[in-house]
Amino acid sequence: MATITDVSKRANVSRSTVSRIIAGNGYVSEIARKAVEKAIAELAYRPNQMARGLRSNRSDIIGAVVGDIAAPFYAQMVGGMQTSCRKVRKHILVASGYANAADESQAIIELIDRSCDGLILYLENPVSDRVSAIIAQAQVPLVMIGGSTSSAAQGRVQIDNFAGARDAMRFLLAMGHRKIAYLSGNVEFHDTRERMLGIDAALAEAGLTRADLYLDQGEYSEDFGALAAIRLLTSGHSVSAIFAGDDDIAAGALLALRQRGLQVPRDISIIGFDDNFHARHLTPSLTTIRQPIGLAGELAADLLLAIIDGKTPATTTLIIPTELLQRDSVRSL
Amino acid sequence: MATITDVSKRANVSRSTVSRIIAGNGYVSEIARKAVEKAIAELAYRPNQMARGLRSNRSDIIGAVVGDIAAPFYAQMVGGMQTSCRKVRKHILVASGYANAADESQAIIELIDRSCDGLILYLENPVSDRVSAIIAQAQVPLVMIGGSTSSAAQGRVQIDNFAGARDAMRFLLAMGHRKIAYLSGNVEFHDTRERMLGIDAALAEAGLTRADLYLDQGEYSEDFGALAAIRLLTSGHSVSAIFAGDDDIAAGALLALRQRGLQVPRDISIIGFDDNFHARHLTPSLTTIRQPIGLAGELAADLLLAIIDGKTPATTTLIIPTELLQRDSVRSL
DNA sequence: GTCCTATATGGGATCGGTCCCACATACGAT
DNA sequence: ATCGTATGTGGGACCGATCCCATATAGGAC
Repeated sequence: MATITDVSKRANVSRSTVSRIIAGNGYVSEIARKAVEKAIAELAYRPNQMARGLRSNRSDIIGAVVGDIAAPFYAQMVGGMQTSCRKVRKHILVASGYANAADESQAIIELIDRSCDGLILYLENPVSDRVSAIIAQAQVPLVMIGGSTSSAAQGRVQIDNFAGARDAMRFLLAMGHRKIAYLSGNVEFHDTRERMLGIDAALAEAGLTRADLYLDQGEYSEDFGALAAIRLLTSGHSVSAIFAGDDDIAAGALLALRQRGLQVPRDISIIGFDDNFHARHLTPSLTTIRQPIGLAGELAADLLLAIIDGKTPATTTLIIPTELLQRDSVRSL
Repeated sequence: MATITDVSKRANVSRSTVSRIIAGNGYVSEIARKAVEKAIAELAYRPNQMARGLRSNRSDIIGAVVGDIAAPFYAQMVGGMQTSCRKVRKHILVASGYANAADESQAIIELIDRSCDGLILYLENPVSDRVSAIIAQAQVPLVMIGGSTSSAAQGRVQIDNFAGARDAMRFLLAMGHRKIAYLSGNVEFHDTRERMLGIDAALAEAGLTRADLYLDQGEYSEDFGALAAIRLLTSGHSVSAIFAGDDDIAAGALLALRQRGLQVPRDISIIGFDDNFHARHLTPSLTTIRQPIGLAGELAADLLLAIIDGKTPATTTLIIPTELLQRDSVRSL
């Protein structure tokens, strides 16, 4: 590969001049510019980004830690980040945290080691003191998506889980449902806790309390949805609607109910949360709360880029609204 | 951030000694090792990867170009790559090619600029001569997934589209179907062409030809599936089974047929291709050909890593078998 | 005692850029 | 004539590692 020295020799100027022309700053004569541009084209010269990064301490790489890049949810988020980053020619180094503290810490540290200009984190666990210290020492700008927070974060992007869950519950109540089951995902997740508060709020508005709710807690998976649905049926409780912690739980519940001969929404209504890829393909198509995941990724990246450029005061928090998607799985009583 | 010089001073040794200890090669006394390890711990020293990369010409970063990281298909593939890479502590820099030649070329070049140790490409367009030259000049190891090839590729991983399509067709034929529609995705894609050949092979085995097939060509999307299904119904042709180019097309066709009052598989059978995230959630659940996407990504990464280490002869090609998943959308005549 | 080898360590060039500073020239204002 | 400012260019230190080479010491073989 040709180096900047090769270019400078071919154009009969100094390395400084070539550097100035590439960077587009400082004074440069037209003659020199033309000569250098010609040399660059002839040699097919491309600057070595490692050398540049070493000296200027900028890599034009943004590090992202998400749960698991293979999962559509996170993929959409990373896709959003990429949409923002490509405009400014930055790239994304992705690492997965696999929802456990060790991998998450590891991922953060390795991304910092690679001189990322900034980090976007979606974690399931709190950032340990050790990792916080490393982040602080490296002075790397940090934006966190979702619930888990860190004092090191200079920006936050959050989906409005509270309002989303409240709206879902309000909707069921407005449709006349009073006996409602909530099949909750992992209670240790911050998002889950916020949703619970939203449910409380909607219940309170209707003069109800959490005691009026059939509550089952497990994890965000189809298997739990199916299990919980069966548990609900055998419990003897009669509910007219199910609020599933997410669309996976909803899908699992839907299938289990159908297998037991129940029809949705005739016998029981279901509302989900996420609007993931299959929500629309279920039968009946799933009424759910849409989380704009891609948008969250995009805004997180925009925010991070602004912070890196010093354009945005740190500790900005963005709350992204959710949207109720009425489809066919909830009926009016 | 502490540098290697800081460590060497604190441990009263030279930078060379510290470097040797970190790299784990050369002679080092126990005393020196202990002192250095102590200093590293106390300073929370982490080597600067840019400096290391500049000097040693290794970044421990693998570049990946896929269609669109936001799409589950590609996300799974990247997830597979990550599974392989994390074992050897390499990271993945992802770029999306958005199925157009300009973005694909751009992505490849930018990844090379970032000194990736190797590249894994899933492209929809042939690699241009200009880009091929850049790849050759940079001498970066290259593995290509899928159909589009490049003389620069030192390894290939391919899904067996031929056998997959042949098996799907064989299955329909074995179930007694003779009047079959094939709703093809983008004909310009290499995968699409291979599938067509597989279909031809299966037809030939049954003493049929392509003329016995109802053929419609469009793109890999639900919209096309719906459109093609309607077109099929209004065409006057009567078919007993549809082979959809992928599960998206199948989903679109399924919904359109149902809206027209047809029942699947009673009135018409459907088989898809991919086994994407919603195939299982359709009603009826979709019989389809599973492509092990994640595995493809994993094997591509393994192959690339082996090539980088010089352990594998170049121009290795891996063909990954597909699998017929019998679910509920195809019935026997 | 001499030579060889294994062990241990440090010095310094090097990777390919960036960027500060010194210096040169031209030109208008005083 | 002197000064200041805008314009243009080159030299060389520097970023933080790696790694080759020189050097030193110890111990064993002869």
